[in-house]
Amino acid sequence: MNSDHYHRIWKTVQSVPSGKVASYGQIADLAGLPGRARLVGKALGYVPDNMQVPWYRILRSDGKIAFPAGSEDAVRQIGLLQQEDIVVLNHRVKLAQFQWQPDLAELLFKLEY
DNA sequence: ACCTTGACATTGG
DNA sequence: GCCAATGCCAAGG
Repeated sequence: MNSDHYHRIWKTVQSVPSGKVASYGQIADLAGLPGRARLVGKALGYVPDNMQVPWYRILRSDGKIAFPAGSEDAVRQIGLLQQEDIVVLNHRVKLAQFQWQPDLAELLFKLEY
């Protein structure tokens, strides 16, 4: 395992603003780990308690919640998204309206590696 | 080293 | 849009 990768993933997720969402693959790319979307999911399962990471803003590439519909995790995630006025219908978010578009500030963030 | 397991993504029907 | 097949890649046995 590579905790350096995990750390980069957590930091990248922290850059997703409230009210916006991103996909696992998008986070992997921005973290400098193209092709490793699955690693993002794994990293979000090991977020340190002391760190504040908006894991719930990360969705599948088609906007669907990754957890099984009806599961406790899914219900909690949907609740948190709705607190940020993100609309969740049929277990999915309309990316066209809520997907995060990294700006120049984020590009600078990326250059730090 | 081999096999299995995912909070994934893309493509084709 | 749903489903199945593939490709993918790090972790853990």
